[in-house]
Amino acid sequence: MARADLARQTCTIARAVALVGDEWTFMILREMFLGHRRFDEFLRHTGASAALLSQRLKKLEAEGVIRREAYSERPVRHEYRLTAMGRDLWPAVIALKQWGDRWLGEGPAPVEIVHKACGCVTEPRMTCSACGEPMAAHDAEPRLSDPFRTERHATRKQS
Amino acid sequence: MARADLARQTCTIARAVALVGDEWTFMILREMFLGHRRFDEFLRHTGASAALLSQRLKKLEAEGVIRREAYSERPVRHEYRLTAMGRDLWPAVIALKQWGDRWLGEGPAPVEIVHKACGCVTEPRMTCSACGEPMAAHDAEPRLSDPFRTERHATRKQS
DNA sequence: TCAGTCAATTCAGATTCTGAAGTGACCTGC
DNA sequence: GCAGGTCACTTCAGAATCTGAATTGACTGA
Repeated sequence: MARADLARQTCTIARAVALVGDEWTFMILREMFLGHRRFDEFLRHTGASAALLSQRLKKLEAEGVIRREAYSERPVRHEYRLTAMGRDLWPAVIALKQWGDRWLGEGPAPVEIVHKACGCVTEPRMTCSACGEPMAAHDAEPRLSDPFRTERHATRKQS
Repeated sequence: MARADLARQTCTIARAVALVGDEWTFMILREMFLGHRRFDEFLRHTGASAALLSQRLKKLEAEGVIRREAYSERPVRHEYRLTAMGRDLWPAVIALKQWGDRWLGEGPAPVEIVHKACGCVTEPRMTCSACGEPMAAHDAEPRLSDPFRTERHATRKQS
């Protein structure tokens, strides 16, 4: 199955992954959450090639994750900003950062997050929306919806 | 810059992305969090080709994200399990799922998460570790460490 | 006028991925 | 005792994607 076909699956993880689940898209999102907006800033800080960057920005714009806005006429110059949909990817990027800090970093984290509301440096974490307790993999039991389970079993053997 | 060079950056997001930030790795992690462990289950449910799957599993094992364990001698058969490091990726996968459910799904979510401790269906969310409030992009102010800031500025123009 | 900025595009060569076929060690049923 | 199946892969050619470097075009600023 080709990568692009993930977008047509029922599973919303697969769809999300098809859209934003690649190396350079995460790098672009990181830069955007650090406050950058311009093509050449992405170019410098992500390390992606110009061709790839251009292509990814087009894709993200087409899917509604970012918005392209003119910040100058003459010459026409655009910058890229996250839409509400894009900003909502913050937890995904932060989750990767937390994991990287914990398992791949040495010394202090290169980026700290300050929670504006309380003023503290925070280690954002996943909590249960019902009881508010922090959650990890072993606290969670996934429950497949009936149509999804059926679909998955149907994909048994396709010879 | 090649994809592989991301692993050598100071930024822990870049390192995390170099290791697990690609389409098929997320698909494999999804399956593992759904409880699957075997090569052919991954093959069927992720849609990845056998060659790619084999290569990714090797990489994840080499980096300590998963562990390969014999579940039968004669014939020797292995299964793959998440290590503590791997299980700790749960928030990242769940963050993508939540985003996919919100922005890309139609109808009810294909997978629900039950919080074992409280028994409720939950919508896991990012909260501040200091004050416990839910957090989103606009509540967060990233603060770069001095060495990291210096490193980033050094990468201005490399002609 | 000349260098520089910014947002790209183009293109050849390198890398990676796909899909299909094959392998080898076993098991199961007849 | 052997055909067919399972499981965990490997191999390989052709397709797709990515990289790095050069180039473009519309400007600005000195």
